[in-house]
Amino acid sequence: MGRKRLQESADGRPTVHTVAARAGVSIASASRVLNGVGGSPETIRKVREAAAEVGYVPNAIARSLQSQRTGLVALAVEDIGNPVYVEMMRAIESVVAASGRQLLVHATGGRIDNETALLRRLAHRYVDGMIVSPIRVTDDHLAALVDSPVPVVVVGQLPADAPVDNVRTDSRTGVGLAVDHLVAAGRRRIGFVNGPLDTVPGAARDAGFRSALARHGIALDERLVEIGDFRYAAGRAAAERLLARAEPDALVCANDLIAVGALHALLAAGRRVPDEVALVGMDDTELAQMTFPQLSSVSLGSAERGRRAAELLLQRIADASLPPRREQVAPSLAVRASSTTTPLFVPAPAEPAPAPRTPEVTA
Amino acid sequence: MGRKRLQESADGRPTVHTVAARAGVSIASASRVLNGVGGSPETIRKVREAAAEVGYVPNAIARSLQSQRTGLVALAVEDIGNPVYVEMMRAIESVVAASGRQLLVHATGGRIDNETALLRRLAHRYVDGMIVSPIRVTDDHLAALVDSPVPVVVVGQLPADAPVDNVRTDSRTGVGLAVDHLVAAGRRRIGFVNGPLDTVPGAARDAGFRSALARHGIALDERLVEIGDFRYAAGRAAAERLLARAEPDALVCANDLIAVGALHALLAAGRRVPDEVALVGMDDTELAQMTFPQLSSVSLGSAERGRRAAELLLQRIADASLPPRREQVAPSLAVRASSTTTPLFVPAPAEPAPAPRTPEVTA
DNA sequence: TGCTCTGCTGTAAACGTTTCCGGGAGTCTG
DNA sequence: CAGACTCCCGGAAACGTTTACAGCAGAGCA
Repeated sequence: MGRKRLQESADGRPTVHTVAARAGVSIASASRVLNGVGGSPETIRKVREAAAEVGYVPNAIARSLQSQRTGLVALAVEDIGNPVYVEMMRAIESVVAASGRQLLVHATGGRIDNETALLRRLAHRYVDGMIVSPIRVTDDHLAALVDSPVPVVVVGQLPADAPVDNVRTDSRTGVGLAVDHLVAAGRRRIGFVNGPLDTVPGAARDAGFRSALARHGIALDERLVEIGDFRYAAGRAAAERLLARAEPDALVCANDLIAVGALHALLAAGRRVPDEVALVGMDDTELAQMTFPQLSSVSLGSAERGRRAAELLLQRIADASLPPRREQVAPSLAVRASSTTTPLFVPAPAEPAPAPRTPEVTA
Repeated sequence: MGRKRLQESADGRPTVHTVAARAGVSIASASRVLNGVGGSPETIRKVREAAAEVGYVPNAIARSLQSQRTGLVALAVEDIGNPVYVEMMRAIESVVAASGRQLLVHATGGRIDNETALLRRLAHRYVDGMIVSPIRVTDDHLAALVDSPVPVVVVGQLPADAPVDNVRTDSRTGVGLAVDHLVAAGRRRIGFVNGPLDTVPGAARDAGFRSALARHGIALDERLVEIGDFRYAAGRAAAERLLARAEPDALVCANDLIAVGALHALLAAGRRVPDEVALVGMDDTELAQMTFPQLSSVSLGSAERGRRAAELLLQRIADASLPPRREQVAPSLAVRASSTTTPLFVPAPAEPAPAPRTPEVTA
């Protein structure tokens, strides 16, 4: 009985003790063989055999306690249904996997307490580090970030003096690119469908929109500005409200999900896109190329930001004494059919029938 | 020196020893107070103060080693960019969160070795259990599932005798629903855009399509069947190939991403949807309602499957001795504008203009 | 043959926590 | 006032692993 307790774990699974006893060696030797370091040929054989016989699988928790590392990295984002995070995640994944670690994703649902709780719980050593992309940042939250027990990298805006590794973009300028493009195309009644103003990206985009209009000397008609959240349904509803009271000749949307919502609001209202209303989204996700007509969109370099964040994180894991760093990714505009009267979209050659140059969305 | 080593962790962070020493109590008392069990008012005060002063945060790894549980549950899916998994994930998340645990998501990218490696690594006790939705199942894989060290629930088809908790749907029948619907609407040249046949869902859908046509006495024209993978781009390309050589009056697609790809292939080729070609997707994700026209789609109850899988998992975590269980969720068809000549799609009331009762999809 | 050096091996300590158990102080009851 | 009972406390043993250290056998060399 006593021997049994010593040799297998509480739930009856074999431990290194079980293997060692069965192989007739000490646990030290067993551990060494299992880790592929040292051991005579004979010992190696015996331990390997014993391990296979009992179906030994190491307990990663115990190993982590000893080695002080788990080999796991976490990514916390607000809405995993937003393709921008999918792209970011893929970029992070490839960097993290290359370092022999695994990536875990956690969706916070935008509930800030959730996110803070995550930091307080998950970061208590379950992971070697984490990447967070918060859309709201409170003082509390910031405090949790600053004295996190594990390295943290933030993707997104942060107060200038926050001593936290940070990869950001300039979405203010990004919105400006969209407005510049539309103004250059002759649009003047430019509307804006945004997410909540109490979020960091929402506020930045709002500021960007206003300053861009001012720069062009266009007076802002408040009826052309509408707010929902950052998802499809709210974007569509917001666009519908906007269309019910104003006649824009262009719409800038705070992200691609909103833009798709706006596109459908426009189509349902019988507006032709881009002829009557031009449309520009933001984030330039794969979704932008999945609409018809395809969506012009401001790229905020989400994959690039993800890649850089992952690299910063790995560096910090390797050397905790690094000073806090900050990197910036410049926005750029991808012009597609939704905002050009001579669309760039070329239908794939399908039938011998003369492919129409103008998309048929509203045919 | 020796005292220091005893009181704080290797990287200099406070441990329960630090707190205990500072409060002048034993580590047992400190631990009890920290866990909110027992302790005199005076002890509680001292420990709380000491903990706050040194900024103590418990090491979850050490706690897990002792308690044999981590409070984490993992979900492994192939492609996190597929909205069907997003819906499943949301459903799982809410069940898991209600039990006080956290959900971690891992994208396997469909690489089967990756998935097996995940089981072998992550499941080595980093999580209390995991939900896996594999699209390919090899013997190796199955073996790893069966003797996983932690409870596993599989979402998807599995060999009948596999002793693993399993939540499945009947996508064969699901495809049948789509075909029935199209046949009833008078369509006869029904095409099919599928994913790879060496995947479990791909094979099931293929079988479902063939048997449904046979049931209706329609001879299958192989030129109307095309295969890509389960994502948008491949779906679009596959649909383009199909359209280049055949003239379907309807298309069934193996999932919604493929369907959106097919929709754009159709629009780009100048086909009117649904007038000339009706379209039915599969999974009934939110994406189906984000297209224009909105997409008819066969629901495979992904949220329901996720919910049930989470419940099975929690039950098994609570009682490992339960016999393997198997649950099934019935498919159903959501009919929308993409497959009905008198579309169900009603534009949201936007302008005072008399809202047309017949939607403008094809106006 | 005697010495050093090399290469394995086993003992035991650590990682940071929870928890069993025994002891001591205080309170209530008879 | 004695005894039983309650409550709180501290020591120490777990949880399963890695690893520093010391011992020991054998090989090579003088």
